Amino acid sequence: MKPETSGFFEKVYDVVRQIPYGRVTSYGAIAKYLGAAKSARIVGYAMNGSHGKNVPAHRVVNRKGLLTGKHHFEGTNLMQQLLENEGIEVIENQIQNFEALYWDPVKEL
DNA sequence: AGGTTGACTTCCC
DNA sequence: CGGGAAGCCAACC
Repeated sequence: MKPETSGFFEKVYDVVRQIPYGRVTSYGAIAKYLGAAKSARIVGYAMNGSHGKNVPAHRVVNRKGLLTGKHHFEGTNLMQQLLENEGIEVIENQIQNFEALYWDPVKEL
């Protein structure tokens, strides 16, 4: 295996893959875990390349638990369906009980 | 080599 | 308390 693109993207993918089942996290948390807390947007940008990868991008939401990136998925509610499939309740693109489902890589890892 | 974008975050009014 | 604007860093063109 060889480094594909810049390491940042791969790192983001790696962290997202480590998200436990039925849990969610935020872009800022991942960015912070990578040492770039201010690069939250970069994490979202990295998810742009998550297509075709083994990255559960649907488990990554913004700081408010809102499915901001759901618009980037194929369907309109595909992201929500995936989350509900894991037992996460999502209403109006808003994850219910988000605080309880929140998974912080810096804290958990 | 430089400028723009972006699935965010946070401060300010 | 609510909305708006700026900031941030890395990748892409």
